[in-house]
Amino acid sequence: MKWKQLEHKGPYFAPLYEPLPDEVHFYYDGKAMKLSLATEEIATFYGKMLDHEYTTKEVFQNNFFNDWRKEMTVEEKKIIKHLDKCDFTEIHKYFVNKNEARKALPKEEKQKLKEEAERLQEEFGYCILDGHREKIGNFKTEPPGLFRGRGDHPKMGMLKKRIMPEDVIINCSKDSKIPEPPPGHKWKEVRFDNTVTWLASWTENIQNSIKYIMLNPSSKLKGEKDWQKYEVARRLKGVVDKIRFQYPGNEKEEGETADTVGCCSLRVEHIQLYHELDGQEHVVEFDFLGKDSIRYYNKVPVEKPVKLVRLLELRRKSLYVLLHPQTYSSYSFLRSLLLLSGFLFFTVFWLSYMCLHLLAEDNIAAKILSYNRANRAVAILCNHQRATPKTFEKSMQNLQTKINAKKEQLAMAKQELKRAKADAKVKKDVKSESNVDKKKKLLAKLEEQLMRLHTQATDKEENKQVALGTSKLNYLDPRISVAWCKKFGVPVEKIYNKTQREKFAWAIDMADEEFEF
DNA sequence: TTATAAACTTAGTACTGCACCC
DNA sequence: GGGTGCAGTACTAAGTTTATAA
Repeated sequence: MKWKQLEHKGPYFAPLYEPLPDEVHFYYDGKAMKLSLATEEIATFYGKMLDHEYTTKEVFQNNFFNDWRKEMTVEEKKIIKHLDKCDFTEIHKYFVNKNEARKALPKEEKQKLKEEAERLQEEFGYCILDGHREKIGNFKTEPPGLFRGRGDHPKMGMLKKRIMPEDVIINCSKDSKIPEPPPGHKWKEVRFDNTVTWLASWTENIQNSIKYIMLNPSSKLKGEKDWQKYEVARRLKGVVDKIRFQYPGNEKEEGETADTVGCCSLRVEHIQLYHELDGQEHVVEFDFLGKDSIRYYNKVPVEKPVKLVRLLELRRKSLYVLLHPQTYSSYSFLRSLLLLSGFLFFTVFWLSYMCLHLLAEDNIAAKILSYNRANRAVAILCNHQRATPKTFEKSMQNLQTKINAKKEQLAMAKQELKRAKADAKVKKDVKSESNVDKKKKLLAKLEEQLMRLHTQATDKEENKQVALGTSKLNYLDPRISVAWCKKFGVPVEKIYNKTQREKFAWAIDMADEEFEF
């Protein structure tokens, strides 16, 4: 049982399609063509994305065109036969302008929009769960559009259909005020299932999977689950030395998703063995696409020569592991390990443990820097990558300019100090002595500032392609961070922003400086 | 016991809005 | 007061785990 009482307003539906003004045209084969409403709407999905890389990909184009044609009227279908004869540029321009116009709106208008959004959040964004008002994570249905699968996704560009109340299942408690569907509509179903945590759900048409409306991470329900997770990890720490392997993951349907792999769906082609590489002996090279089609590349030297061994029938799935020759026959050993959730063990435990050590080892002076370093080490270990920010080069240059300016200042300050010293030597009076002091202080200040800028630059460079958020939010036991803050007198606000503090309220409440993972 | 569906967590990217600068 | 850079937030895809059906 996940709750006793659950009351909410149901999802907020994406706004209906607004037809294009008459002066915005779609052209086929050079001729303006008025499209039916449904066809036009889908055309705008493509038009909006015209400057996106997606629209240059063949798979995207084909999927889009196929799905688009399915929604066309018979007449439209007769005419529109090739995507390359479609001209969406006016549509594209229209939306670019619209966007700019919105940005340029006067203050009062923007304020009005903001208030409207807040009103929506108030009305639909909260529910009552067991007497507490809790924030909902996603209270809006996903708007229609073109599917943006990541990596080499075979379904990219397919039409993601509009969700109607008739698609939505509502979950709430029987005796609560049951949400009203929008006027003229009804829900697909209303159910009263307190063994699950979701408030509403619908089936999306791309992968045929279910989407849910669920609570915000700040809620008690999610917080307790999170806590539980770390407690499991914590209990596993005593057996760390005995465990070395992941258990088999899930299989993926070929052609339905991008070809990505994990620890156990890894194929022979992803591993290269070298007797010697870059001056090191016995090197194993990994190269594959993981979750979100993020590339994992690593070269790992091992103590002894290894062989690729196929482990038969481990939960009926082939699993390739690297084993030292002595351990070829130890299937039963492996099997016993597979009872554990390898995921929990591997990630949460190991990362929390690692973070703890890194945090404890560093000196107090560079407290926050040290925290961020530990965070980064974990993120790198997990291969949490991000695209280099678009403004990276520029902001790096800006920083370099600042550094150069500071260097000049520093050089000048050195000169001045020299002069002041010479001056004091001649005059030997109080005034010139204090001048020397002043110049010394200035120099010290500038040196410190320069150092800070250098650190900043290093930090930035090292963070270029590293996404810190995921490990911070999902893998590092927040109680470790909280305890660390308390121990070293760092305000929690320095490491967790408002949202993060809300999510980790349980940990902030629970952990004192004595907490040990 | 195993296949499949449902439920729930983790993940990167796009957008938003605010602090800061000139 | 207008632009800009970036932290924070919204969004939703892509995983893993759990429940259920066969």
